[in-house]
Amino acid sequence: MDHNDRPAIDETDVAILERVERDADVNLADLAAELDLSKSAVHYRLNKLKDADVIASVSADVDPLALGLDMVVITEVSVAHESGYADDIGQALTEIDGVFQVYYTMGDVDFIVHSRVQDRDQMNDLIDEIVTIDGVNETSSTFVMKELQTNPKTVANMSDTMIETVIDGTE
Amino acid sequence: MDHNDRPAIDETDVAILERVERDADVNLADLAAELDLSKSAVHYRLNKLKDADVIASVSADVDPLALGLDMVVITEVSVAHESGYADDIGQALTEIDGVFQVYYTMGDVDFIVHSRVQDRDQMNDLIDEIVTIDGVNETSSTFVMKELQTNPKTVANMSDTMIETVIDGTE
DNA sequence: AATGAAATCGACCAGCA
DNA sequence: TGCTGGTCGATTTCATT
Repeated sequence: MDHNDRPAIDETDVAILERVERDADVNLADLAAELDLSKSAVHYRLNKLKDADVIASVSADVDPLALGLDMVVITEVSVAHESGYADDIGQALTEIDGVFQVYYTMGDVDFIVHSRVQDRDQMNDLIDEIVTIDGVNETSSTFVMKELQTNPKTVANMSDTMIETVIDGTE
Repeated sequence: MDHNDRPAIDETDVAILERVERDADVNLADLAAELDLSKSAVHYRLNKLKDADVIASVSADVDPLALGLDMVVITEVSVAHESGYADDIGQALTEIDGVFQVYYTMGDVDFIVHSRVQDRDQMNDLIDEIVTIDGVNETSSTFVMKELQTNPKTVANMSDTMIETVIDGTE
């Protein structure tokens, strides 16, 4: 084991991860053939990656647009600084329906909240809900005109350097 | 068919979507039992949802933290307004390694870029890459201290009202 | 949309490097 | 510890009603 507690990951693991995060429905045989490995070996590694929570879950990606969720709003939230309720406020933000991402940030703004709704009414309701939270001081919302990339695939967005760091750093 | 070209979705479809976006490894028998349906009916509906691209893909969710990607940066990008290269700039932003989300927004800022890196060096390199893009005027980066929710599950974040809108609006 | 049969796939095992 | 090949059982898949 190395200095940190991350599981050891090699090139083969990265190749498997890249493939299954792109399409988890791939059969073991095909995947094994692509990697010049046996089915069992791939199976073994997949289990290990799941046990180590490198693969957190396998999920169907539901297209928001197919459900009419074509409005994305970004809301900057500032809280009253004397109040030590930052944790509570963050929690309250994540629980609002429509909110899919909450960041706690350094800087003049405390939280950045991303949400997805179907129409202006829902947008107004959502922003109202945020303002109503106890301790919230000021909000500023921005409307997203176009999502150019909404691709939270982890491996696909990594550079070669990042991948090398993973392989070298956990061996 | 209704006024728009979205596929018709009913309560059962929503229940299926909610379940498979949470865990796509569930077997048909269990899912069918939960919904009081036959396996074939669930199978039929799943195929329909995939064909209609309501389910865009099934993917393994790779934990960024397991790969050392524990730094998230949000960068606001403003472009020179006389240049009509907004599309090109947006495209260039999505192609940068580490970038996982790009929004084109209304307001004083033109693009909002989210990226994930392993260390400060990579963060600096990434911001340099953004600044180097032809037409980019000004950038402002914010460091994320904590991700409270990074859960781009679509159905899980929807309110009852939103779900009703889907069901009523596409029947 | 349900049934039941056929094909396919993933899980597991013993043995080995 | 990680890999191989093969077998068994479960699951998906499909034709038919």
